[in-house]
Amino acid sequence: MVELSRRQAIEDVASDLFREHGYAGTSIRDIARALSVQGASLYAHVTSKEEVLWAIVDRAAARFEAAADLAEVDAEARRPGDPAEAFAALVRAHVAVLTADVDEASVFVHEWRALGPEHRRAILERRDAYQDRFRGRIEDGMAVGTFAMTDPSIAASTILSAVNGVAGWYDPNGRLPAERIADHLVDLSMRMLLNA
Amino acid sequence: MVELSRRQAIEDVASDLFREHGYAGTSIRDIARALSVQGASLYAHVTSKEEVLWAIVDRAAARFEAAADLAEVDAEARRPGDPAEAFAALVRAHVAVLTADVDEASVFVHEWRALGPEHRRAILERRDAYQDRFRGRIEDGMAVGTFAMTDPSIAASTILSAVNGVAGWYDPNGRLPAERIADHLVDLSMRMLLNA
DNA sequence: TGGCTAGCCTAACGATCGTTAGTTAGGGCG
DNA sequence: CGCCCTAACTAACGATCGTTAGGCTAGCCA
Repeated sequence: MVELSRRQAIEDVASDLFREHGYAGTSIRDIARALSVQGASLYAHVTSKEEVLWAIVDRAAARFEAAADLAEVDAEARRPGDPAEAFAALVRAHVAVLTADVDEASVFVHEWRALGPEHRRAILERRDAYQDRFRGRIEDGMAVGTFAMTDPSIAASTILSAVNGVAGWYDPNGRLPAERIADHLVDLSMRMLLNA
Repeated sequence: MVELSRRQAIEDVASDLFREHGYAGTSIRDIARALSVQGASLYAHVTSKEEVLWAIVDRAAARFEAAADLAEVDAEARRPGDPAEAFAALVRAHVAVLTADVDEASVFVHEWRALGPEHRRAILERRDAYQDRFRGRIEDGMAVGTFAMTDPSIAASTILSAVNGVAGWYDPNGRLPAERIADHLVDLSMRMLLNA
C-alpha cells in the first residue's frame, strides 16, 4: 500500500470508516486515530468533514461514469448495435468498479444521503443519468425483440440494486475473484432481460 | 393515522428519521422535535436511543419472518412440492412487508450496522437464516430441474438485494400499487432462475 | 547556514450529544 | 375532595462534536 499523498491516505481510511459506521457515525477524530494523528491535524489537508465525503463520492461517481463510457464504446466496437452485448458490458464494468475499491463504492452507494443539499442534488442527478444508460439499453433490446417486455425503469433500477448488493459481501481476499463475480451478475442480469 | 400508544408514535417518527438521515445522523432531540416535545421527555417512554433502533429492527425482522412462514405454508397448500411456486411466494411476501411500512423496512435493511455488538450479531444471524430460506428453495428448484444451474448463494443474495432496492423508490401514494410492484419483482426474480 | 515547507502538535471555542433528576399540569376515579 | 397516572416540563451533567488558532519540528534546497 503505497501512500501517494497524505490527502489520499485520509480519504482511504475515511472510506473504510464511512463504510463501516456511516458518515454521521464517524468522527474526524476517528479518522485521525486510524492515521495515528490528532484530530485537528487533519485540517491541514482538508477543509471540512463533508468535503472528504464529497471527494470520495464524486470520485466514485466519476469512476462509474468513465467505466460505463468505455464499456459502451467497447461493446459497440465488438458487436455494433447489439443491445445484449452493450448491456452486459455495462453490468460488467459496474461490477469491476465496485470490486476495485469496495469501500469507496459502498460509500457512494449508501452515504450520499449525508451530503449537503446541493451536493446531494448533484449526485442524484448523476445517479439518475447513470441509471438512464441502463434503462436506454433495455429499451433498445426490447425494441428489437432481444429483451422480453418489462418495465424498463423498474428493470434498470432492480438490476442496479442487485449488482450494488455485491458491495455488501465482496471480499478482495475471498474465494471468488472479482471477474467470476462479474460473470455471475452478468448472467443473472441477462436472464432477467432476455426473451426466452 | 391513529395513535395507538405514545411509544408506537415514537418508533414511527424514529423510523422515518432513521431512514432519512440514518441512526447516527438522527438525535433524540430530532425525534422529540417531530413530536413537538422536549428531548428529555422521550425517556419516560424509552430507555435508550439504541433500544428504539432495536425495537424497530426487531419488529421488522419478525414481520419478514412471519410473512415468509405464511408464504411457505400457502405455497405448499396450493402446489405441494413446487419450488417455483414456493420461491415466488417468498418474493411476493417480502415485497408485501417492504411496502407495508417502507420506513421500518428501510431501517431494517440499512441501519443494523448501528446496533451494538450483541444485537448486531443477533440480527445478522436472523438475516442469514432468512436468506437461507431463499437459497434452499433455489436449491430445491435446481434439484428437480425447474431452475437453471447457478450459484444458489449468490442468486439468493442477489435477488434479495434486488427486491430490497424497492425500498429506495417505493411511494405509497405513487403511480404503482404495491401489488403491481410485487408482480414485477416476482417476474424478474423468476426469470433469473427458471430454466429456459 | 538559513529559510521554506510539510506535517503535526496542544489548547480551546461553542454547539450538540445521550441521558438523569426533579418537578409540574391535567384527567379519571375512589 | 384527594389520589394517582400519564405525559410533559426545565435544568443540568459530562462527553464528544467539527473546527480554529498558533506554535513546534524535521528535512530539503539555496
